[in-house]
Amino acid sequence: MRLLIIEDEPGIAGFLKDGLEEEFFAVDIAYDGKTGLDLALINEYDLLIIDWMIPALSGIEVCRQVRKAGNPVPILFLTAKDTLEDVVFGLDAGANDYVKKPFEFEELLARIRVQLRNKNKTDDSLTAGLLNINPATHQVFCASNEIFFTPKEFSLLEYLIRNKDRVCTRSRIIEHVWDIHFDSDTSVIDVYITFLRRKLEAAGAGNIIQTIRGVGYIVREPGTS
Amino acid sequence: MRLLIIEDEPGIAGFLKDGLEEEFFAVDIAYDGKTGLDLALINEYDLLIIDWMIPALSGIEVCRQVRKAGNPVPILFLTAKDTLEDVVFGLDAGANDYVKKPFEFEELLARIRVQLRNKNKTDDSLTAGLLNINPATHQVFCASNEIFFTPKEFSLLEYLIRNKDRVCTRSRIIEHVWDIHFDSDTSVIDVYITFLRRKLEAAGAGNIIQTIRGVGYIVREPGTS
DNA sequence: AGAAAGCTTAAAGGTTGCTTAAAATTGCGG
DNA sequence: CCGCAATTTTAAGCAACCTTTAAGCTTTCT
Repeated sequence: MRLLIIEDEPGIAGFLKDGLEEEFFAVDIAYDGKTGLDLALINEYDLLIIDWMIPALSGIEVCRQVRKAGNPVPILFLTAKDTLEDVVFGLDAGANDYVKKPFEFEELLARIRVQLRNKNKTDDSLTAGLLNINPATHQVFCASNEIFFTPKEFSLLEYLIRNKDRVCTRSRIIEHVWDIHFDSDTSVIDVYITFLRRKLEAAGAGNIIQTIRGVGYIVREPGTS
Repeated sequence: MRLLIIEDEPGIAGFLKDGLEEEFFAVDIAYDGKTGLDLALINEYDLLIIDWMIPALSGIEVCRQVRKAGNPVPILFLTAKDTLEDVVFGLDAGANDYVKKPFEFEELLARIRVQLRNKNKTDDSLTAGLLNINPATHQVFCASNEIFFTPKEFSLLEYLIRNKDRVCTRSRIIEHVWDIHFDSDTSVIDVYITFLRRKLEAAGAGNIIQTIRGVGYIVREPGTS
């Protein structure tokens, strides 16, 4: 999961980055609106966190531009202004939620989770067949037996299962799991797919990762034809 | 747009109903959790507005039950409690947003609009008869059965169906699908048309690709003369 | 009937993905 | 700060599959 924070105060930005990285998000920071907008348009983020008052281009304007470009990424506003007009204005400009400063980190986290949940339609905990995946604790169980995965392995498996029953293209995988945003001829994905399959097979989960040649991979929920 | 309000205080419920009907929503009211849950499961609402403290079944419990039934309808909580735990708890239970009482009607309305905005997004998949083609995921379904195509096969099928009800000449096909910009006497197209027809026939889609001798091919939408 | 166009099949060769091993990097404890 | 162990990445050989070619067969039109 990849987030972009657009916030000019280094203190707040750093605090957020540290906290969110502890929660296993990949976090980028932009210190002004223009840089932020460029990053948001070039890269594929899962969520944008934007401060209302930032230099170069206001938060609301960044929001509008992102929407104008047809990008449906969830946007969460941070704002010290708490008058009603501002809230309405922000939400109507295309924001999905807002948090008033000063905020508590836990609430921000909860609201981030809501936005990301909407993105990946799976509301419940992540499961696929016998597998049960807990993103909060980085644990994976196969019918009560725990399987141990390294961070990258886990990240790849999580991405595949969040997109269960949908094809994950190689370029999307490399973007979301490896944060690589240019074409490259690496074969890391192949290697990690092999790792995952080996561990899953050994744990009795079967081969749930299917290859779509020339495109990518898909994890299917058994029983879904 | 159809909304359900689950709220036990008739004053608030009535005020909301009137206000929302003025905004052209169709509004139902349930005065306790149990009735509300039944209504939510029986009918198809575009949004639920649920008070936290209601008789018979708590708001949070209604929320959980709705999600457990696999219903992804947006849920917006109304609550007087504004402690941090409650916010986190409510959002994690499957709610999409949260408004603290006393709230201003304008803000509620803005938040409702945000939730409903997602409803209007159109799926950009292509269809022809029973076929449904999703270019984003490279998947093809024939009435819920997935058909697998190789990259070139997919590309050709996509081109034909994007140009549904129009004749696709051989030279245009070779230009768009194969990137060949000079005349050539290859017979790849014939071969791939055979591949497509075989897979489509096997999946029960019938022979939807018609040959126009001397010109090219056409896919017709059934029912169009 | 003959010719032109399209269909089908099989086999060559090209590309992609899988696997393995080793090198590079990271993270942790001393 | 350094060394060791675990993780991640690179690279190469191999296998599987996809694409293309080409040849023979069928259909359609004159």
